[in-house]
Amino acid sequence: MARRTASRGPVPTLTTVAAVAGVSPATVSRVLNGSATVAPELRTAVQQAVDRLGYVPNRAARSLVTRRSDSIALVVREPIEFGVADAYLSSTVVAASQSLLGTGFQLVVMMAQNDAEHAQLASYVRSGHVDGVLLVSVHADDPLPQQLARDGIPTVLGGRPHVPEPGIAYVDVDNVDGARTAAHRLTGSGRRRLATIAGPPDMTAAADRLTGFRSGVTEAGLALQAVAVGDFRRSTSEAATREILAREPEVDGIFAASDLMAAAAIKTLRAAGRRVPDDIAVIGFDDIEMAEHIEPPLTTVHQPVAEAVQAMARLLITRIESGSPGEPVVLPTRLVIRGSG
Amino acid sequence: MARRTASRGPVPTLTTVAAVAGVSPATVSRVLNGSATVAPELRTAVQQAVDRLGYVPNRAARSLVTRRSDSIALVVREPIEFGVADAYLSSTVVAASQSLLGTGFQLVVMMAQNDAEHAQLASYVRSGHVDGVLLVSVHADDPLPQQLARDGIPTVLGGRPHVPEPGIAYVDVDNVDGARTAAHRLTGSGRRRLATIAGPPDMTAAADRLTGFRSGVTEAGLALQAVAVGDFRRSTSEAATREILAREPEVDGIFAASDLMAAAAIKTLRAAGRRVPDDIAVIGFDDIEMAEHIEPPLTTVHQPVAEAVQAMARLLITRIESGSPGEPVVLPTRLVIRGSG
DNA sequence: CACCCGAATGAAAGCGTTTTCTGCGGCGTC
DNA sequence: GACGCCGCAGAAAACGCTTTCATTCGGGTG
Repeated sequence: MARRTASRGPVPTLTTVAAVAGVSPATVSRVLNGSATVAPELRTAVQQAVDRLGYVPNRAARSLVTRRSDSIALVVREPIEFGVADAYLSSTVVAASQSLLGTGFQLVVMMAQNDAEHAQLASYVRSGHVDGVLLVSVHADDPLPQQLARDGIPTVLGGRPHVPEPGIAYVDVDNVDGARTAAHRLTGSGRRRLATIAGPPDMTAAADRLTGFRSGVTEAGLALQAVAVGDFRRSTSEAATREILAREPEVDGIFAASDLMAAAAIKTLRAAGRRVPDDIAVIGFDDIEMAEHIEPPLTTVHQPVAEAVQAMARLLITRIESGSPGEPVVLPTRLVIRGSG
Repeated sequence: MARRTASRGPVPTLTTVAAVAGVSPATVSRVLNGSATVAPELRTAVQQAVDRLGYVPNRAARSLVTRRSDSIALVVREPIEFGVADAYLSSTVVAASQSLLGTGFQLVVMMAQNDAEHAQLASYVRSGHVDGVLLVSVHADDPLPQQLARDGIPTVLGGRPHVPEPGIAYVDVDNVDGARTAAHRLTGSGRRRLATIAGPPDMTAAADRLTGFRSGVTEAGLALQAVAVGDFRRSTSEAATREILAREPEVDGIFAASDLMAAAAIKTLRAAGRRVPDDIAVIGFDDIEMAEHIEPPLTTVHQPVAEAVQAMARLLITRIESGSPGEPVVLPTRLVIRGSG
């Protein structure tokens, strides 16, 4: 019921609180930080003073001495076209913010577009301004993970890195298994001439999906007829689809490594006079919100983005607070069967 | 070419730099902050020392004395179901992060789900931990804007507030005009029995869209047949649509105050045996990415989210740096005609 | 030629915390 | 009944930076 919102006057400081409570600043600090060695009556006196003054500790001053910022960075190493919200990255941001609620950590979101910005971002993050880093969408040639590891900045990667860095934990989804399941779905429903639109080969998720799909196809005693390469986004998928049609006109099943690419593929196939799924089945990967709403609704491999980000946050916080590196986490994927395949 | 990434040893401090450059810490500080009163040769000496050591100023120490955090908060006062990325809020986050690139400000993202979290968030933001606040998705009963104004925290609202607070600038899109245009589109294509699925009445965007639609209908000499109320999200829209069908079975045109609601309405209409747009035209609002991909593609009022957030950021930074309150900004909307109406 | 003023630099204070260190008082132990 | 601990609270230093203040030059002016 201490509804006295210190409306006016200078912002109260720890010393103010100490004076009001009749104790030393040190004691106030101890109470605030939960030290056990303070007498109950002093403790409540301090609490009351804090409430009455509406005191909030100065973060900068605290950071200066503790050498912790109580904030973690969500770093997105991926150019995002301005104005176009990439569904995957967007839900990552939302999930990250949710995961940090109540942990006492701030979420600082950083995205870089060009090299200069990347450099700036790297320097910022490496210089200890954040207690840890959640790093998503890492390409093969990205030096940041290694740099962070060398600098001793706790880091958790979203997605398996190309070369596993001992100090860096990661959270991944089971891309191989998901793609394999997609292959089984296609072969199981009688499709025989299969192709795939792969993602950028410098991302492990793309490579894993290709691997998984290929092995699923092989397990069914078939051969993968065509592989076209896209970049996970919509734009490149149209050309990739046409390339597949040209190389393998008889194709009756396509696995696209992302929903965005799958959606574009369906559009392209229809424009080319093919019916989906009657003539050609299409399966995507990600299960973004849109998947449910396109025509036909997209059969796709569901990726637990929110859970993955949550796991990343947990891993990172453990790492920050205990120092233990932590084990990689791989979350299961699952096939969501809708209309397209 | 100063590729010497101070790999080991203690983190250099301003004093270290001063020693290396052979000047006083004060001079280093002056150089770093661009003070004019320092001799060119000392300036370059300092620059070289900074480069060589890979020195990065300690933000906390600087904040402590300047009383600025160089960070701004993006506050989202809206419960978001975990795991479901609301497209509008997501692109807001992305756009905000982009807008702040290169401005020297950090983006701190804060979302609160329940009352306790809201209180925590308010206390955090009000206690001067950020230099300014971008506040989106504000309901009528939200006390935060007034509190921030009283506390003197620079704030820019996304969306027109219910009661215009003199100290608080806002950026809005022209909801009234957009909805009116939607009405004209419907009446112009011969629809005569019109209904709308409105948004939550405690948000001005929803109220404005209802006002605009109603006046557009009236201008065409017609009367609005039915108003059902949703909450901008998908879930409530199905019931709202059924309510409209029950109240006005002859309805031939529906304006939904959000794309999410429009999409659900289309699904519900089809399930009820109505053809869209043949029997009933449906127009949405927002133009989220999904709009393009549902069946039929959604005719909708485009809302320039990224531009709006950009304008908010600009306004806020001006406010922070110059102190001038700034004028509200209202961005135009435009009708995007696709298949649904 | 002396004086004064201004420009440029260094010295030092201070921002609000945490944390070590010191001191004090009460308890248990012999 | 005296001594030594131990637990608790306060004093004070330190964190890394900015900024006022003081100092020292050099140069222009009376």
